[in-house]
Formats: sequence, structure tokens, C-alpha cells
Amino acid sequence: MASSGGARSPAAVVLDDLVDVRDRVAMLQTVLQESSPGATVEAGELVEGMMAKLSSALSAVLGTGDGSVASSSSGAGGGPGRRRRRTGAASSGPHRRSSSRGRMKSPLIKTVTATTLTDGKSWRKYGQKQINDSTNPRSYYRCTHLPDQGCKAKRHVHVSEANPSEYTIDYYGQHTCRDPSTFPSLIVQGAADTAPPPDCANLISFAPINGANRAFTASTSTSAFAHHLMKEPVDHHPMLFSQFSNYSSSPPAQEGIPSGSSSRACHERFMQYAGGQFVDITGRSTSPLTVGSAPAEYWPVVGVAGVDMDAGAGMDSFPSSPSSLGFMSGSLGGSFGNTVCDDDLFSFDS
DNA sequence: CACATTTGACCTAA
DNA sequence: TTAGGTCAAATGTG
Repeated sequence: MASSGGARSPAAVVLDDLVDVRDRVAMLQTVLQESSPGATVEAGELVEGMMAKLSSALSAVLGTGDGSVASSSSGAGGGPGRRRRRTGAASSGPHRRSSSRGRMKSPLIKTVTATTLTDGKSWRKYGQKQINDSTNPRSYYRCTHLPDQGCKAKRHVHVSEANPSEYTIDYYGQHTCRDPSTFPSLIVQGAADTAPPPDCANLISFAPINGANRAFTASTSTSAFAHHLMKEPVDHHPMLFSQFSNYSSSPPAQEGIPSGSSSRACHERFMQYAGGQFVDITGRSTSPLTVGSAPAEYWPVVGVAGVDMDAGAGMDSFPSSPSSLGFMSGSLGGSFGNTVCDDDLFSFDS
């Protein structure tokens, strides 16, 4: 990506990258259609999701998106102030909101199944609903930082019917907050230990947190990637510790686990973006129960480019807002560089 | 007291 | 009309 283009605007760079990725995905889709039908179904769904994601991103870049930035209603500017009287709310006019409720929601970013609800982010439950086709209720969470930072990330959680000990979590919207506990730490490391197969271009790999057994598993739609994404437990890298140790952390809130303690947040994410491909990403989280963080595809590229598109829900790992990627400052100018691979690398010399 | 969760009402898209 | 998603008062918890 912005290999040498210091002159190009970040948006342009991102746009090019997204277009490129989309094209690649399209090609992959074509290839898959020609391979075995069995594996194709899943992969096909994955590709569809990716394409949707890319389209969404492109729309955002082009300014044609749904304007997830239009935070007029979501309390970004400070949630308070909207009190709705229960009685006669709808008819009493003032409290009625036309488009700020209901189905206005961020696009689904990711669906994962996990044995714990801890994903490295701080969530606040705002509702629970018995869903028609499910025996278990669905719980609604939004980022704890919605009021103070306007973070619109949400997630829907419901107990897996197939396996009650697991949760199926749908992530919506991206985290724009700067929760220290989830502040991403990116590092490019040699792809040595977890080199994905060559056919896994644009692959992001997240290692399970702490090597703990509680790890996200791939969702139905992304299981194809799961194997690579959750590859292996990886130790945190000292250099990251030192580099980001200034961020304190607030432990992620989790169901049944009050977020009170505070500790350092050593959230680490490693990724490598080389030659237009994400080679490897590993992460570590602080919470003992934590699962790894991030569900697979967090589109770090978005963060790099600073495009505010809905990339990662539950985005524990890759806040896509430029602000939350401060340590990558300088990268926008195209100076991705000091890392292992070629021009499309994250810069850490903040 | 501050913040999180619960829960029924409200709202909107399908 | 219904189902899903959200709001916000009430309640719980540290």
C-alpha cells in the first residue's frame, strides 16, 4: 500500500488497498467455486462476508456509506439528555425518535463462538431478549465507552444451542474507543512461527490469549480461517511491553465478572502486513479468562489507513479510528516501514 | 455514590 | 402485525 506515496492522501491509499483486496477476494471466490463443493460452501460464506466488509469500507471511504460516523443519535456526544417517558412516549412527540432506534445498527462484522464472554473489551449490557428461533435469550452489549468516547461497538451474545457451554457472539460496529486495556499493540514479527499457507493471502492470525484454553473459535462463516487465525499461543513480546507499557488497563467487563480491578493492560497484537498480505498476528490479553481477543478479521489495514469504517466489532485488536492508532502515526504518510516486510508495513516509530 | 444489570416498554424494519 | 433491537427506570452491587 502506501509504499512510496507520501503525497497520496490516506483515504486514497486505503481506497486503493481496499479495492485491491476486494479484487483478490473476488479471485479467491472464483477459485473456490472451482474447487471441491464441500469446502466451498464455508469458504464462500466467508468470502461473501469479506466482500460485504470491503464494500462497506469502500462506501465509507467514498462517503457513500451509512455514515456510521453520524453519531447524532448514539450518544457519542454524550448520552445523557434523552429521557424517554414510558407513558405515551410515542405519542407525546418530543421523545419520539425517528431513525435513531430500531434497526439502525452497525453492520455485522464478525460472528464467533467462545467459551467465555471476555474478549478483551469492556462491554455493558443494555438489553436481553428472547429470540424467536432460539431457546436461549440474546443479550445485547455495547461498548462501555459509548458515553464517554462514543464508541459504537456492539455485540449480541447468545448461548449456543448446540453447545450450551459456548456463546455465539455477533460483533457489530467498530471500536473507536481508546480503552487502554484493549489498546492494540502491533508488531511485525517474522512469520516464522505461524506462517500461514500461501493461499491464505490477506490472512490475519490471532493467537489464543495466554495460551489459555479459552479461545475463540471460528464462527460458522469464518471457520475456514479459524485454523490459521487461532493458531497457537504466543508469548508476548517484550518489546511491545516496553513500547506500550504506558497504557494502563481497565479489565474488560465480563458477564459475571465485574470489571473492577485494574491492572495493566498488556494487550498485544502482532501483525505483519507484507506485500499486500497480512501474514501473522498474535495477541495477548490481560484477563485471565480472556479469550483471545479478537475474532479473526479485524482488518488492520483499516486502522492503518485510519479510515473510519466499520471494521471490527469487538475489535479488541484493531481499533480502526486513527486516533486510537496513534502509535502508528506517521504511517499515514506512507512510511510504513521499519518492519520486516516491504512497503506495506506498520510503522511503530511513533 | 457510582456504575452495571435487569427488565418491560418502546420503536422500527420486514 | 411481528420480531428484533434499544431505551431507560428500577434495582443490584461494590
